[in-house]
Amino acid sequence: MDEPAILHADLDAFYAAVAVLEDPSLEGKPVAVGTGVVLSCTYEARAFGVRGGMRMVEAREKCPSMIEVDGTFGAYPQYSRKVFSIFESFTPEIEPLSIDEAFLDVSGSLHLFGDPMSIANQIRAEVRDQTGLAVSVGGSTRKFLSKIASQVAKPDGVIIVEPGTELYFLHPLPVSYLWGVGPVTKRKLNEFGIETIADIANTPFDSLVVMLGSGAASHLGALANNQDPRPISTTRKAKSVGAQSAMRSRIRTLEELKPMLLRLIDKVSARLRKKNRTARTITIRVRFGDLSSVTRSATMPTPTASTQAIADVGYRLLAKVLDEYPRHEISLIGVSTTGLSVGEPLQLALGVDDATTGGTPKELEYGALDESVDELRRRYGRGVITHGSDLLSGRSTFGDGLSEVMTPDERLIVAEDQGPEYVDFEE
DNA sequence: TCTGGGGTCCTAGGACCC
DNA sequence: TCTGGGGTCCTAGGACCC
Repeated sequence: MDEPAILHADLDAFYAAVAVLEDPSLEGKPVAVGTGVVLSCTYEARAFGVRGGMRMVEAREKCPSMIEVDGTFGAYPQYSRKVFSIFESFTPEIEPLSIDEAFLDVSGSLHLFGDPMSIANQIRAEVRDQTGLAVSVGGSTRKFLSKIASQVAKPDGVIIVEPGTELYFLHPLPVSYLWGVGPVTKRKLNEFGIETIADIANTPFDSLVVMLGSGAASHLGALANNQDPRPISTTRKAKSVGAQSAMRSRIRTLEELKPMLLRLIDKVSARLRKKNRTARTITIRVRFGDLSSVTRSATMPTPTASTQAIADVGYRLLAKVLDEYPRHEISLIGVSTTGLSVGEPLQLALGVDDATTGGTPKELEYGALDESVDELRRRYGRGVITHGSDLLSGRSTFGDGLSEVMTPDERLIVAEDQGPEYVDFEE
């Protein structure tokens, strides 16, 4: 049986590189992209000791001349799509891992484009020519090994591990290069004197089980011996959709948290509908002032993408946490939906509320959300907005997806039995 | 050493069913 | 009534990744 030829392509300092391309005056300067935390930074910033994941405050101390760029907006997705379309010109067998990296199975492309080293170099040249970005490539017959090779090849390099030489390449490396070895596992291994991947390969399996448990032991034991049978998966679908938000001011009450939770749920359910998915399990995460956190989850009998349905469950779960942990400061709340299945997207009805009374909607508009909102604006001008309604269930909603299309000077009115309630989407 | 937001995967206990 | 085995689903937490 032929061994596969697998490449791992990983863009170098992706966000920072795009920021520089979009603003050439940043060229050659220390740049960090991110808000609060460094998402990505240029190699000039790295020279000062700045690293991804570092707090902005700390990065600023290390490199006072550093230029900070917001990572929320920008041309990042366009660059990513362009790069992936170059990948696709070499093979259809692509497994995206994130916005800036992917596995490519080029086994079927060898007769067209040459050996893996040649393909890697062609990809690197085309990405460079067409986007200006540097991409590092690792290659081998195993996914995990190709990923390690691309890490070692960085920046702007390529390493192909030839069949038969895998263990010579792999074994001298520190254990932290293995997928699944983070700070905790690294510390555990180091405590037993295990520093390199060779040390793992030379440790009896039973001993690994004692150190790490059976799951992690068999995983890492296999990788250390170059065993990784996982094929490229081109059809992976998201298994969860979530959103979270950290807070600076320490909040404690359900009333204060309600608008935030609503906005998060609105965002999540809108994304579910966009992907044409529904979710069965809702998980609420609350992080406290001391950074400890808890989760509470509930599974519904039938899956949904309705803001209202998810909000009903979300409120209950959040109230439960606040009940269990009274008077705790809260520094973050998050919503995650799992148990996803393919579902019909909800249709929306939007209407204009009377600006002052918040009475029942005067008119209803059906159809795509953006067009409806635009139509309402044309007719009634900006200002107080709309009211959402879920046509499938016939229930009033909290404004499915509205936060995405509303401007800051518009307010959402949520009509409840007792009367209108004003929800402010501004911070 | 805890500062963001989006994810995946694993473990372990309890409820429940046969 | 309790004891046994096997399986699935749900919940909560944790490690890890980008």
